[in-house]
Amino acid sequence: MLNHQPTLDGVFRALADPTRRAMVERLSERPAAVSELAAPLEMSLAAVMQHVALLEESGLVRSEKQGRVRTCRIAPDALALAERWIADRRALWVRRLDRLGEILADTDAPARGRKKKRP
Amino acid sequence: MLNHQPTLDGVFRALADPTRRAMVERLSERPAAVSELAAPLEMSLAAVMQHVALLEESGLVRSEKQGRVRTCRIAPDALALAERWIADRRALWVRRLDRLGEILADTDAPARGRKKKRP
DNA sequence: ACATTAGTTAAGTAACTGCTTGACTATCGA
DNA sequence: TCGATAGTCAAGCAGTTACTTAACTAATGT
Repeated sequence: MLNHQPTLDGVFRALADPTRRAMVERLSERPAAVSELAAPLEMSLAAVMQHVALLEESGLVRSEKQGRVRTCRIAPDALALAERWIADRRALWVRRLDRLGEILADTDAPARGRKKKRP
Repeated sequence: MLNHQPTLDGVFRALADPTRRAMVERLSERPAAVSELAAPLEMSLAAVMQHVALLEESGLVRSEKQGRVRTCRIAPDALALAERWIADRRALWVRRLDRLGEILADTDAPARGRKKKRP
C-alpha cells in the first residue's frame, strides 16, 4: 500500500482507463472525497474504491482519511514523469527531422554550412 | 486496421507496456523494420507484430511494407494528444494552487488586493 | 441509542492481455 | 531454382482487469 514512487508503467496504465482519467480531471480542479468522485460514475462505490487504490499506487493521487471521509488530491509528480517521457521522445523525433532537413537542404545545395536555409 | 485516429484511451494503453515504450523510444530516433524492433526483445516475432499492430491502431506508429520488409515510423500526433491532456491537467492544478496562495495571503492580511504577498 | 452515511474487505466472474506455437506466404539473394 | 529471410494468421492459454454483490466497520446527525 506504500508504493507511491511513480513508474511509467504504473502512470500510463492508470491513465489508460477513462474512469480514472475522469477522476484525475476532477481532482486537478480541487480535492474530493471518494463518494464525490463516485457520484457521477454509474458504478458501485467498491469499484470506485478500487480505482482510487490503483491511482494511489500509481502515485497520481494521495489521500487521507479523517473521520469517515477519505479526501483525495492529485500528486503532480507522477503526471510530470509521464509528461517528461513524452516530451523527451518528441525532442528526439524533432532533432531527427532537423537533421533530415539539413540533409535535404544539402542535397539541394551541397554547401557545408550548418542550419540556415536559403531565402 | 484503419483505426488511426488517436484516442487518449488507446495512446495511454499503448504506452503502458514497457515493450511498446521501448519500440516508441527506438522509433523516435529513426524508422525501423519490424525485425529490427524485434532484435533486442527476447520474444517471438509474432509477439512483436502484435505490439506493432497495437501501436499502429493507437495512432502512435505508421508503417508501410515494401518488398518483404515493413518499415515503422513514429506518428507524433498521438504523442501530442497525450502530452496536451497531461499539460491541461497540470495547468488546472497550478491555477488552483495560485488561487490557494491568494487565499492564504488574504487570510494572512485580509486586504482585497490581488497577487502580491508581503515581504 | 439508533439509523444513516462513508468506506472497506472479500470472493466471484466475464472479458481482455501478452504471450506462445505451428502452419503458411511471399520476397530476395546466390 | 531453391533456400533463407521477413512477415502473417490463427488458435490456445495463463494471468490480469474491471467490475459485481454481500457482509462488515466505524463516524455522525438527531
